[in-house]
Amino acid sequence: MTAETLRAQLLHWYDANARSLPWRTGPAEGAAGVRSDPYRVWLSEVMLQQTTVPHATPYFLKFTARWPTVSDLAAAPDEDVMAAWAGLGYYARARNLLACARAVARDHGGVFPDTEEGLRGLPGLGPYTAAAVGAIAFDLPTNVVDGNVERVMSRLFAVEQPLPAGKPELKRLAGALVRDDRPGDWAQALMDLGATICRPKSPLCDRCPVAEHCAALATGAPDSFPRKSAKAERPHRYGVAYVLTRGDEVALVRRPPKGLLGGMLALPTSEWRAERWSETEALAAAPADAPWRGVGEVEHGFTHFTLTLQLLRAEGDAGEVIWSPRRDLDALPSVFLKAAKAGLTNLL
DNA sequence: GACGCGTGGAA
DNA sequence: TTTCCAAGCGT
Repeated sequence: MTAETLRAQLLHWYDANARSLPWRTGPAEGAAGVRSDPYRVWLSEVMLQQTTVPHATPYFLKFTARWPTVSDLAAAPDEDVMAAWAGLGYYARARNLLACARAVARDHGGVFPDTEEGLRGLPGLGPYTAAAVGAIAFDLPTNVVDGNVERVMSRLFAVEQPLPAGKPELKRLAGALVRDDRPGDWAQALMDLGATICRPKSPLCDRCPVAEHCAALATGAPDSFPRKSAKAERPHRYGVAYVLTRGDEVALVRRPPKGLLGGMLALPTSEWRAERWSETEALAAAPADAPWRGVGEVEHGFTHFTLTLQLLRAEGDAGEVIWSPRRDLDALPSVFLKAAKAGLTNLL
């Protein structure tokens, strides 16, 4: 009984409170049989992996304006797509995005598969994204479980088992609420609830449409769910970044295709290690024989370590580099854009 | 199952 | 300032 009541209450809430987002078809259109473009749903879902709506939105608008269809994207050069993704982070997503677009164009006639299994077989589509595209674009009754849904389930049922070990149980609980009725809206309603009401911190329980079902609220400390295992602290690493200029141009390199910042343009750097670099060591690792001088340093936080880049600056020449005008530095990942700006500006 | 993989905004 | 984190995926 409570499951059907909960579903009706949440869907009713969604009909009145759904967020308006560039990639979303509203409930009214959905009711009229209008479904969202699978390409736009997929693109938005990939961009939103571990990424906030405000950060992803301008990228989504830029990509869809430049590449309106999956076939357009499939035909784009690698470097154009990587440059357009610069600043959004998790660059393996961009590599898989292109691989997926080309797979759809080559193996599926430019049309996204309309089954969860078919979607799951595409590069970059894991359990969440395949389920989300299936539900939102094709109205398939998939079990869409992201961080929002896990949080909502952990609170509704006051799940004591901490994450990440508790994920299977949370997924099971979510799956028990899926029906053939409005699966796309159901998935988005659950995620909107998590994003706007059932937030990680300071949940707005007094505005929650399903508060009467919430076991966590009944405990008096809903924000203590989901329980989480302690995580390891982030180590610190040091590297030297070399800002070599030739007039208005800056020397860049293309990073190896896999690993950290894989496939992206970058400043030449030394190895990154646990100890700070001495001036002698920094000069020995330089990409060119030039009149290097120290111009300070920048710090940047990655997911699993903090990096200090010691900056050396020189005017000169070098082989094996890509000369790029200063105005094109927005093709760099944030860490190198930050370092390049500091290196070009500092007059230490 | 654990780990590697970005970023910028909020508290 | 520091911490936490936001619609995960691949290995």
